[in-house]
Amino acid sequence: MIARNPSLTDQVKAHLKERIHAGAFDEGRIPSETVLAAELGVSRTTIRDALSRLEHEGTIYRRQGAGTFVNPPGLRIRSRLEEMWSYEDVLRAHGFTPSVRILGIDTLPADASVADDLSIPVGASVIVMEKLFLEDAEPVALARNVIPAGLLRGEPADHAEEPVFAYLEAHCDRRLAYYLSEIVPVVLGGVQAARLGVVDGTAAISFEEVGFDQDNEPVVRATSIFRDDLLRFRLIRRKTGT
Amino acid sequence: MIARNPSLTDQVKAHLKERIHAGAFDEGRIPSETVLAAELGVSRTTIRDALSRLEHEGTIYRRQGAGTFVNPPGLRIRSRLEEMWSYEDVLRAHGFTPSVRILGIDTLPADASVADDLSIPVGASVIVMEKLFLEDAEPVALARNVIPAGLLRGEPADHAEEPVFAYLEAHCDRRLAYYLSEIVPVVLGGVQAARLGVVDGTAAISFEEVGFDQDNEPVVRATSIFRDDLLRFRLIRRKTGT
DNA sequence: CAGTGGTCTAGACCACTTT
DNA sequence: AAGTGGTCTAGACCACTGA
Repeated sequence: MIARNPSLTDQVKAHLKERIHAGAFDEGRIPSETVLAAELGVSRTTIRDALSRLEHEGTIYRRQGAGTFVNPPGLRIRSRLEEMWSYEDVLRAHGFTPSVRILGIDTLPADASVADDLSIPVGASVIVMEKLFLEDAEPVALARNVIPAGLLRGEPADHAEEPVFAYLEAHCDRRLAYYLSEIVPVVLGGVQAARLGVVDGTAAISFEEVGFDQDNEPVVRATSIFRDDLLRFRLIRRKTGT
Repeated sequence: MIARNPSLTDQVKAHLKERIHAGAFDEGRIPSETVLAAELGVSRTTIRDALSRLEHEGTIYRRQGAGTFVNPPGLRIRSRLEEMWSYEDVLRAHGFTPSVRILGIDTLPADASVADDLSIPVGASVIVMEKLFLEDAEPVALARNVIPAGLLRGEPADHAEEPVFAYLEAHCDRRLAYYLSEIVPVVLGGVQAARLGVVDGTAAISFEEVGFDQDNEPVVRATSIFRDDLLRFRLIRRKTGT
């Protein structure tokens, strides 16, 4: 419990999470912050940081004056919407062993909407990549990523089977920092329904999002559609001040 | 800048948010943490807490060694999914001045699914309340709340026009702490389509959720459906460790 | 009442960016 | 080299819970 990176807080968090999932705490009661600090040889502040994150994730809950406890309903969440990263990981978290099929890679001129989202001129070249994620032979998700061609070094097809964040790192040394996402309901039909293997008229969730890099510049515009019968998103909603 | 409650951190956060929205920072650059701490007469820790929350909300971003900056794309978010509370507030944040119509209040026996979610016996009485939220005469959202009858003190119809969290406080002195939510795509038809004023076959987002109180006990099961053409949800997705 | 979590401080050292 | 945010510490005081 001395090494840096991962940070002490992250180590404490991982350690506690492990003990929680192993059912190591009687009656779901977690030792007090003072006790944990002494036990792990770190300051109370570090313990509190770790506990705060676990609380935010829904793993535990705290009651002033009473104590800190395991939160069983929160443990049922497989993947939290605000934290999902690569779709491969999301699928793995749901117990799948996903595979990826590249449906197409094209270089096209950006239309007004894409140009605006990516802060590039209308008509500038963009790489459009369509992927299908499958579990066994069953399609689970359909994704379309649009990346400014100017960012790429190397052939668009290289690393195409990797997750978008890895693709961006390999091609342009940009690290994806966050997505700004809209949740859109759609009725599947035609090509999309066929690709996802559902009947026309099936409802699905679509994410319309823009990904930003470490310097807060837009680097990818993504649209992803999911089979609701195979993958359902969960999140925790809380009240916050201001 | 001395009073407790709201906490110093909350006051600092609100203060900075105001200055940010007023465009008070040149080039989007926010003063360093040290400067802010001196300026506002609080410790750097307090400043950092406030900045961390603003960063999490997408209002600002920070780059180690470089500084803290306003995040223009984040400012466009009207209401964040993880933070929405009463639907009235969500609608107001989108510029509406909502009204509520009670469609019905019934007392029914709980089926297996509801009983499980609310930790009550199958067949126990529950209050079922259906509400329609409108902007002018236009329906925007349809909500169905199910509350264990055993929790209520007083007539179910009392306070029915108030938001659920206020209803629960008034009737049972329970404060809603958080919702565990599932996002479900639906195709509207029949009664629901008619109530929401859309044609059969329109896609919509539905939230299936369970609300928990301050003691982490389930107190309400809710289903809410929204008109996508009038209300669209946004959120920030980030990578997190572990 | 003792013990818990909630808030806040002052200060140290580090990693990183910018000049 | 100077300045920035990132991490961590030790300690203080408060509000609240439960025996």
